[in-house]
This record gives sequence, structure tokens and C-alpha cells, in this order.
Amino acid sequence: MHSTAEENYIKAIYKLSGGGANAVSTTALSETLETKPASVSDMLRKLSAKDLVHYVKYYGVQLTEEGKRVALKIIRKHRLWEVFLVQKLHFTWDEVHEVAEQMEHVKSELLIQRLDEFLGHPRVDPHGDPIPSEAGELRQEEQRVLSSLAVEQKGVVCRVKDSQPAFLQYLNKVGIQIGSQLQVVDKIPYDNSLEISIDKNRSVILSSDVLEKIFVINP
Amino acid sequence: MHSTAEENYIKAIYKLSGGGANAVSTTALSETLETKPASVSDMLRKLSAKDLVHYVKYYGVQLTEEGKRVALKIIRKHRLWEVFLVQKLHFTWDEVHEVAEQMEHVKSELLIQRLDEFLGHPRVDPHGDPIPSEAGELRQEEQRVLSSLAVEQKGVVCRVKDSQPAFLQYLNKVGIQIGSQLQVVDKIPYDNSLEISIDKNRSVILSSDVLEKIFVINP
DNA sequence: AAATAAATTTAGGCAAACCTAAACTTTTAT
DNA sequence: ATAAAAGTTTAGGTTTGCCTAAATTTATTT
Ligand SMILES: [Mn+2]
Ligand SMILES: [Mn+2]
Ligand SMILES: [Mn+2]
Ligand SMILES: [Mn+2]
Repeated sequence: MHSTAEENYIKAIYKLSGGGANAVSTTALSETLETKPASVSDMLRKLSAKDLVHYVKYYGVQLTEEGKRVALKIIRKHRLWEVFLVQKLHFTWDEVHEVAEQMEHVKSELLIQRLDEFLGHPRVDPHGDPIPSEAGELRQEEQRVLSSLAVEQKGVVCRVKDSQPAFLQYLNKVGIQIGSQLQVVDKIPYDNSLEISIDKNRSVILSSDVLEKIFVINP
Repeated sequence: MHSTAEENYIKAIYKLSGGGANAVSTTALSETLETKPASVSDMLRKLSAKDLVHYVKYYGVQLTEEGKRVALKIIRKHRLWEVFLVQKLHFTWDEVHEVAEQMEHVKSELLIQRLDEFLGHPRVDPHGDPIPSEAGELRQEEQRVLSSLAVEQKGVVCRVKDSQPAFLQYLNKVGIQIGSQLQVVDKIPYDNSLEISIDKNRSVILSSDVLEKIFVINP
């Protein structure tokens, strides 16, 4: 298998290239990985020998198909662990990254299959980023702002655009988190607020301010 | 912090020394760690320099107090992850070890605290081995065979002495697993079988054969 | 008490993943 | 079109953790 260092490089290349589209420069990598450019050159030669990247000296790297496959696997693991940490262990969004950065390197197919099952096959991580499928497909699902839903329409919370503690505490209080199943119960035209049911349990009225900060995908 | 290699050595020394009691030989370590004796000598010099072990050339190693503390922390993490894998992800006893061997090296105090909480502060791992407390204390609790309990007495399943699939499947069927809360409801003197309630839910009658294979600790 | 056997350490190397300093390419500015 | 600046690679080191082969120490025989 691949070393932790190799995996971190692959993932960084994937992200900096925008999913494998563009070539990535040595300095860009050295910055995100917090190493020196010389070390990056070193590693790129190795990754190239393993056919994980196309590397043209002085002009940058790109992932090969195999490289992309590896990248998506690591990203899948990273994001599943993030979901676990937030939903099961009650980590906050800003606490998860460092830990997930380590857990993503644990090697076991069974583990990640079972974890996915245990979490109910989540489609987005706590930051609203999509989780690649077991087959390695990453479909960026259409995200709509909650304020745009019509009465009766449903959505699953995938992203919140405000990380101030006060706002997050408010969401916590009303019971909204990433993954919550929402449905618009009623629309109050006076101030554009909506009555929203949460996980088929309670229901609350959310102001248009709040509605603008919550994003959902189709259920 | 300590590297994965160092942590594995510390843990191996702890286990081979029987909790820090006896000195451990280079060859013993090389066997359990699947490295050559020369590599062990190398590492022992390093661990000694870090004051994690007392090392007397040609005569073996022992953990220092600090070394013992480190060992118990790793063992705590290993066993908590084993509980997670079995209870939450439905791994079997024999599937957990390799994965826990990796997860035990993830660094995060918060993670392990929250995991412990999430699992309900378990006291034994799926093999019946005790889980060191957060303070680093390992109390081997008195294990009694289920057949020895009197009517009304309670116990928590901590170990099962038969790993044949047929037996494990039987336990699975009646709903007994490590951590199950049992209470003796009635005693049938005719064949020494017992009626046992499981997790305050259902109750079953277990034959004396089965009772001899299940061990419990005090609730 | 030697001699032999077994266990252990030391010496010298290697690969991974990093580093600094120097050399080389490519880009930008004059 | 050259020169300077910026980016990148190469050369030569370091540390970690492993290896083999040789030397050394301890244990066991005779
Ligand atoms: Mn990582
Ligand atoms: Mn994320
Ligand atoms: Mn381990
Ligand atoms: Mn165990």
C-alpha cells in the first residue's frame, strides 16, 4: 500500500488541481503540505515512478487515473470519519480536521464499509462537502439555500454559512445539524420566514436571515 | 509525541514483562514485533535515552514509570477501539485486532475521552481484557463463571470461553455479547440450568454447559 | 576451567522523508 | 534581447527504523 506521506501528497494534488483538472506547481504543494519545495520535487519523482502522477519537470504534476482513484478513497475516508466525529462523538466542525487527517490513513476496506453503514451512508461531511461513493464517484449534488424551498418541499442540511458560535448554538438549540431532514410546512409572506419541520419531529419558524445561511440537498 | 514504532515497542515490552514486572529479552521482543534482534537493540538504546525504559545491555529491558504510563495509554486506546469495532461496527473478535493496532496510534486526548463516553465507559474489551482507566489504572476485576451466580445476582459479560462459530452464533441468537447485563432470575436444580435475564429485556434458560463458558464481572 | 553454543550488540548499509545550499530553468522586467 | 527575479531541481546531509554480517558477551557443556 501507500505510505501516509504519499497519501497526503496525492490528496493535496487532488485538491489543488481542482479534482484533477489543472496541473499543480511544486511551490503550491510545498505550501499546503508545509514542506520545502526540494522535498516536493523528491516525492514527485517517486510518485511518478509509481504511476500515480504525470510529472513534467518544471511544469507541474497531475494525477493519473489511478492517482485520482487513490485520492477519492482517502477523501471518502476523511469525510466519513468527520461525520463520525461530529455526529457520534459530538466534535465541533473546527475540531474534526486534525483527527480525521490521521484516521484517513487507517487501512481496512471492511472498516470503511462498516463505518459508512453505521453512519447511514451520509452524502455530505460536516462541512457540506460531498462524500465519494464506494465506487469512487464524487457527485457534487445541487445545493439550494433553504429560503428557496416551496411549501411541502424537503431537503437534507448539507452546509451552514456562518460559523459564529452564537449561530451554531442557535441551530443546536432548535435541533438542526448537518444531515437533518427538513420540510417546509408553511410560508409566512409577511417577513419571508418559513415554518420548518425537523426530522419529522418538532417544527420551528426560521427568520429569512437564518434561512439564507442554511443549504440543503435533495433527500 | 512518540512514533508508532516506539509505541509498539513500549506496548510489547509491557505485555511481555507481565505489566512491568519482569525484564524482557531482546529475542522475545524481536519475535513479537517481527523484527531482527539487532533492530531491537537499536531501538532499546533510543527508548533508554528517552527514559521510557531501564535497559541493561545483555540483561534485558524494563519499563520506567513513564514507560508504564505510556503503555497503559496505548492499551486503553487499543481496547476502546476494539469495543467500538465489535459493538458499533459489528466486527467479530478475530477481525478487530489488526485494525485496532492501527487506530491505537491516532493522537487526540479529546477523541479517546469522547469515544469512551460514546461506548458507555466499558470496563472490558471484546476479549475480556480490562480497559485501563483515564487515570491509567488497570484493575483486573474478579471474573466469575456465570454458573456460580446465585438467584437475583447480577453480572456483566466480560469473557466467553469458546470461540467456535456455532457457540458464538447461539449467543448472538439469544442476545448475549460482551457487555451484556445479566441477572439470574431462577435456578432449576434438576439439571443446574439457570434462567437468566438479558439487559432487562428478554430472559432465557441456559444449560449448565453454556453457563460454564460465560464469565462475568460485577455490574 | 575450557570449549562450545546461544544470545546480544556493534558496525556498516539502505530506504523513506525530510532539510539546506547550489545549480539550473523559466518567467518577467528592463 | 538581456538581465534580473522567481521557481524548480539536484547534490549532499540528517533522522528514523529497519537489515546483514561480524564481534562480543553470557550461558551451557564437557
Ligand atoms: Mn492525512
Ligand atoms: Mn471536511
Ligand atoms: Mn500498533
Ligand atoms: Mn483485545
